[in-house]
Amino acid sequence: MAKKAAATKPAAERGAEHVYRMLRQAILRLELKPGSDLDELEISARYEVSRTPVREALIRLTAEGLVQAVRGRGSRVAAMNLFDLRDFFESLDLLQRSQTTLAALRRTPAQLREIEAAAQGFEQAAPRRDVDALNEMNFRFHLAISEAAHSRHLHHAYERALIEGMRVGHVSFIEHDGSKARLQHHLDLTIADHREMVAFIRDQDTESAERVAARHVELFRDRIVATVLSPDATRKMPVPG
Amino acid sequence: MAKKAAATKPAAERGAEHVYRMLRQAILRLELKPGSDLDELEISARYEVSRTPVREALIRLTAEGLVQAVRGRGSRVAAMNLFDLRDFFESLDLLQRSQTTLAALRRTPAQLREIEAAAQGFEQAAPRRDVDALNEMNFRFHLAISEAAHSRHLHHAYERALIEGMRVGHVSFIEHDGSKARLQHHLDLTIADHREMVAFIRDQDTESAERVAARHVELFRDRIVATVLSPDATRKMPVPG
DNA sequence: TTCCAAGCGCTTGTATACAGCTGCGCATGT
DNA sequence: ACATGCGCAGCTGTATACAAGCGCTTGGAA
Repeated sequence: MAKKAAATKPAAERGAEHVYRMLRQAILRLELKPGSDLDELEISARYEVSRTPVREALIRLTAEGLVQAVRGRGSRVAAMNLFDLRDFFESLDLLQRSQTTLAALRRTPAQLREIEAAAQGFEQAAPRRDVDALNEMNFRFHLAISEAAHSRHLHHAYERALIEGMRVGHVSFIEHDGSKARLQHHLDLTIADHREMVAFIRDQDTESAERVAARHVELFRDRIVATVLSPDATRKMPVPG
Repeated sequence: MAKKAAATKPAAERGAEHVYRMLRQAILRLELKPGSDLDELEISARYEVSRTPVREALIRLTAEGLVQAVRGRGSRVAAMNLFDLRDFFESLDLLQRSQTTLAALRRTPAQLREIEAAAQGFEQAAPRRDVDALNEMNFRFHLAISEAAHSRHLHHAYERALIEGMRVGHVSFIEHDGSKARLQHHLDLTIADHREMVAFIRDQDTESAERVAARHVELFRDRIVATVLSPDATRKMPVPG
């Protein structure tokens, strides 16, 4: 007998795990803004569970760095300040180069297929220009590469960097929203990089894989710099006087 | 008025935080053996708290990789298998070289003093041959260096690697227990490395700092290899027949 | 003898009640 | 007018009660 109807959800979709996933997604999509307060009661009401699973989710998110807890005064979404950007890109560069290189060295045929599938997923999401889907697929692509590197410690660190990268990436995607042409250009460059990575990982060309991995981080960095430091709209406004 | 006597402990020494620290310490010292079960009730009885703070501690430790949770069947101390050793040293090498180099580049005078103090602490613990203290001081030394690198993401990854290193290191220290001469030799080499690191970080000699950092990992690796693969005691036993 | 299954007990997962802390505001006194 | 302290409200931190899942054991049948 297959679970009594849809009365009770599949267990993984219920309780602490569910709250954790929903909160995490909301944080990564910037629906919950960096620095905003997280009220346990409010969250437990929203997801129709008690405070216990909510607390478990918050503790996990805190340990992962997405949430900051203040003793006796609850939790808030981890802030995103500009000072962290430098070391974010620094870490991403080191880890992405390492993991992509190791993936080229050690990937199994099955892992190569996973990587190719993730790359496909990204390319299929591109025409829709769905920001959330693109971020998610990009994340999966690089995570698939990282898994092929067979380095659990670096994998974990890289995963954290990629997660933070989703928040950073969101900012630029949102900004790009107005200029479809420039967004499309970036997507084209990104897809080209991804294809090269897949090819070099397939051919086990470690040096070329590392080179593209590094260039790919630069592409990301350039996009952020262009977005954050782009001439703002007020520049064209005439001022009185 | 200063807190009503010692009736109530200093808040940080009580509840979830306390349980977390005690469990963590016990795991790192291998007092709780890798793979052993962690019964929530038993732990709550031992530290005289309810299950709630125990669960919080376990969730945090799980997120940090020191504990593994099986859905519906509780938690156990994370296993230490030989397959993880390769990627452990791989990660440690990459991260230690990175962080030590960056520390040489960016350390402030105050951070240099912290590093020197930690190095001193290690040297003072050496004559006592106190395994736990040595592990702890070694951890603090490298963590102080990492903080001086001003790279929060890499710092977190390196901290995880160092924590795992404490467990790995314990194995070799315990094994060395019988042979004081060899332990002393290793301590001498370790202290020499530490002194060089401090000097190069002080002089902001990044290349030399990286070189010593790499050599220091090799020293550690050699010690583990020598311990784990050392000719075992049964080799000398006569067999019947 | 072996395999299956239902019941039982132990452990985890969740809800809820309660206690304690924190920060704010108001009142009171200087 | 400003400082200080008391009280209150709201939240977090902890304890406890309750529900549900899993494995083990025991009984029965092939």
